[in-house]
Amino acid sequence: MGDSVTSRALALLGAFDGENRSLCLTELARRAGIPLATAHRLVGELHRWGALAREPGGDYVIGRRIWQLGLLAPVQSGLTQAASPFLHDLYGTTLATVHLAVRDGLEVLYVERLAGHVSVPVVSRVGSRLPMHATGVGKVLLAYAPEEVRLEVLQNLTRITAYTVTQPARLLDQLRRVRAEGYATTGEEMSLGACSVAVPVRNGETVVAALGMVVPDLRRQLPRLVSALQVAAHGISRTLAGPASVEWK
Amino acid sequence: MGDSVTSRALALLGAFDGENRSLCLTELARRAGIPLATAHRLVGELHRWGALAREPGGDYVIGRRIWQLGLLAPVQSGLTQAASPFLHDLYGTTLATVHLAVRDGLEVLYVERLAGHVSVPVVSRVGSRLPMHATGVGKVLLAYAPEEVRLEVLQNLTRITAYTVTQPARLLDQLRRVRAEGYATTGEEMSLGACSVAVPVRNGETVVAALGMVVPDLRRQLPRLVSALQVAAHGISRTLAGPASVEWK
DNA sequence: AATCCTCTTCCACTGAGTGGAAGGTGCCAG
DNA sequence: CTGGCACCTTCCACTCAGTGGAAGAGGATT
Repeated sequence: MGDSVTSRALALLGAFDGENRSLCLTELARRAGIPLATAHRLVGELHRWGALAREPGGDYVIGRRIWQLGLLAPVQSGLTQAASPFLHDLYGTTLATVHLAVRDGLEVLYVERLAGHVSVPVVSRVGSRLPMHATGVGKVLLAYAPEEVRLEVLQNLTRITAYTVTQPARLLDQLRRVRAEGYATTGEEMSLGACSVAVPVRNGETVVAALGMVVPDLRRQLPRLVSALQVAAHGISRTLAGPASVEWK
Repeated sequence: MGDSVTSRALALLGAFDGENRSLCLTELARRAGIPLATAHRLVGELHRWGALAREPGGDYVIGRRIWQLGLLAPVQSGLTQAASPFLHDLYGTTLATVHLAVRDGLEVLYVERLAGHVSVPVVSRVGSRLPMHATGVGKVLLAYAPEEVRLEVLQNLTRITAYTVTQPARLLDQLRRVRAEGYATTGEEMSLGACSVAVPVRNGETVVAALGMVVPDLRRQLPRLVSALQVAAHGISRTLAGPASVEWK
């Protein structure tokens, strides 16, 4: 089961990550734990189909076909499309780095991100995952997550900066406040010099995503940012619930 | 060779497309041409790995893992990231639908797209393909494509609207002009009521993409649009060639 | 020219993958 | 309530697709 043909082929694809976007055959085989000769054949098939492409140097990279498939994923097609114009508006009015994220298991998965030419040190990248307890969007998603998820996350509050909240009781208290006030904040809990605000995005009753923003400092403008975020979040919710999601012919 | 385990698994993934973003097992098996029992097992593996996800109804959709992989593809990671801020600027100054596209075989592949809330009838979608001879970005990419590609495309100029250029000689003449003047235009050749302008995006010497724009009419503002496009295209080129592409920590 | 690296091809062996058939579930119509 | 239909799941004996060690080709470095 850990080494059926299929799972091996998938393991080869899984060998790629943010730090390793292009790999040679040997490396690919090593990372996937597959004999070279076997990897050679499988990689060949993946390449022929378009799941992998070759770079000038001969190294393999993820192919366009996978990229195209990815665009069909629900995260992409539903949520992102609905959110896109609102994110732009939001960016236009605030010029801060703007984020859309969903919960994936016990982590935050960044689905969309809009940043200017220069910006605050931001760790996230579209498609990357971060711990929930140290990010604005994470706190929002955690606040509305099922009880069991919350408990499990509280078990393991790893420290990231000096300001990361690592006491379960304190985080729990913050989450209560998030539900009461409708937004979450962080102050240098993920990376120094970066604060964030975030609000939930709903589809009907359920919270399906979080919309957040990273700024160098938020004392001054907090109310303004929160209301901008909430306007955008409502807009997205309305689009999601809206008339069968606008279909592009 | 058309039915190794691997190619069957890939065929299952390939069963999804823009019109069929969620499919039930039976349908999936039928489309991939695989016996139900076999499809059941393969789909199970794909699902366990995260390549497929299940919707509330039980139907399958492309999973987040594939989406994440797609983000690692070179189209996405290099080009799109470099282009993103310039596309926003461009959209901000012109408020027209803006496109970034590359050539994939004999077609145009739309890589990025920025549209306002309301817009001209535009056919493209990110990840979709269109014929090269009837789109602005297509003409640009065709003008700089290898000779053999150009010849093959010229063989088959399918008519789409009444204005589509279908005479090889005439298109060839337009392509010459594209190379001379540095931009391409279309007038309702793909869909009525939509005109477009496009310019090449270079990485060093070679044209790697095209940047385009769709507007209802371009007589008036052509020079302004072309120069806005060229500014953006130069910006992208500079970023691409730039200091080892800005790495996000 | 010797060493080391990665890639490619080959082929005899064998167990992983196959798929028809049977059974389960849930829905709708008569 | 009952039969029919459409979809999903499980089973298991057969066999052919997949395996991977080994050997050879290409290319870079010393």
